[in-house]
Amino acid sequence: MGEWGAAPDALTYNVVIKMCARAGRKGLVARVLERMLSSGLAPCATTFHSLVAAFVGFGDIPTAERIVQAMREERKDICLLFRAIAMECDDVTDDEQAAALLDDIVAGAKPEQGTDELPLLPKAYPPNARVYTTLMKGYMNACRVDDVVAVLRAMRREAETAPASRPDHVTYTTVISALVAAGDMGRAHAVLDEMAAAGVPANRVTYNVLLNGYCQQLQISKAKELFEEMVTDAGIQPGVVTYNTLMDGCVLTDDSAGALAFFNEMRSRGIAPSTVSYTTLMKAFALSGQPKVAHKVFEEMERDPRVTVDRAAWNMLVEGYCRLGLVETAKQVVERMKERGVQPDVATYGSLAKGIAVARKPGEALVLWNEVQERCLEEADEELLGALADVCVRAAFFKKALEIVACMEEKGIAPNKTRYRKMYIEMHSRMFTSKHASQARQDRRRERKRAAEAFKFWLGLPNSYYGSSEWRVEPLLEEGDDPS
DNA sequence: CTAGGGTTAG
Repeated sequence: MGEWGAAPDALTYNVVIKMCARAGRKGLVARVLERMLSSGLAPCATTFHSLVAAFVGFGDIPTAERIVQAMREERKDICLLFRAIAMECDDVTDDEQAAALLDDIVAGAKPEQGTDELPLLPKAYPPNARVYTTLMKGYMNACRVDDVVAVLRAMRREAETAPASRPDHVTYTTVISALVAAGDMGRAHAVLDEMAAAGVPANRVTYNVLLNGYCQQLQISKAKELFEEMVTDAGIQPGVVTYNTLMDGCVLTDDSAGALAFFNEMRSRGIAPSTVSYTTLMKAFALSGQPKVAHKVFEEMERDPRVTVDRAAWNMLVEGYCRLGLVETAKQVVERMKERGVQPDVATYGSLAKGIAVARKPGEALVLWNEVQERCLEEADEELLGALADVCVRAAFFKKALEIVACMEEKGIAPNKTRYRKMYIEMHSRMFTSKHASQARQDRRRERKRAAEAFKFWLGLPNSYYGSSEWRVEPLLEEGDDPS
């Protein structure tokens, strides 16, 4: 920076902390403060907030807690702590160049061996509500609801002597989010009352979080009640997120008409629909078996200059057609999507897999499985792999089925063996000996039988279960060969 | 992505 005659200030370092955090460089984050102090700069409150946020972002709650605790003790020798943290961290980076750049920015903070005394802070930095709320977020991400609530209680207590610790509207909203995520709407709503009692006004986001909770719990009437209370009693204007949330709540209760009503109400209030609004409305029609209406929404979305059609919108279009087993139309959509430079992802392939299952086109599953292996095997999830495996088992493509379930098990996803056992046994009743078959066909059958035996072994069905009877699986296939 | 704790969709 010196090259341009601009000296870094505290804000610069705060940004550097964030950069290191985003690059996943734990150890480097821990060295920034030392570098900052040795260059004679005083950190600000946000510096420490950024440091705590960085470790919360890494999911390293114990370290975040250590920092907050040191702040509470008003320690000025906090560099000692950060050096210890830096020693514990082994930075691994894929991108050497980016790593070098960051190292260069934080340069001078390299572990200088046999070192001198560490710089002290010019003053203490006791934690404020932001710092505590960031720590709360860490607990929330780790599903530690009780700890989230405990921090709120501790903050209220501490605020009696340290006003900066007083929980504000964001703190309370975070607590409500954690309770909502845990499905505890009773306690979540009680926190809204607690806010009012504490004289901390709830805002639109607070209400959005609660509305979302009721919607997720399928308590749409409760959501509508709260919405009314929000607008009429609290005088808070709903926003686009509010409406998107309510629309999704309708979708979750199979009420596509309700979703459309909210969409129109939003527009009549002069609130511009967002990409999410359009996608959610598409979802309403896609899930209620009206892919053509969903497509109309998609086209309207394309015409609206305020929004951009994104992958989620394309995926919803694909999903609508796939639900009805209209695989050909769905594939055309995917082609157009690719032409527009939007690459399919696990969601796209998941929908296609489901569509293939509905349409009973097992041959398509093999093509799809190949594409998934090429393009997104890493991200493939239970829904996608499960649907593909189902299709293959149902079609007696045991070799492919084994490949897919092996892939699932590698990812730690448990395939539904119970269902496959049921399917297998049910199919066996349809497998008969075929007496008139060519040599080539008999050879192929032997091949398939081996695959079936392997699959049976994987299922844990006894080998003697069906004795040594010859049986055939051809009737389950298109005329011809086993593509697997 | 936009410095800075909280919300919606494959």
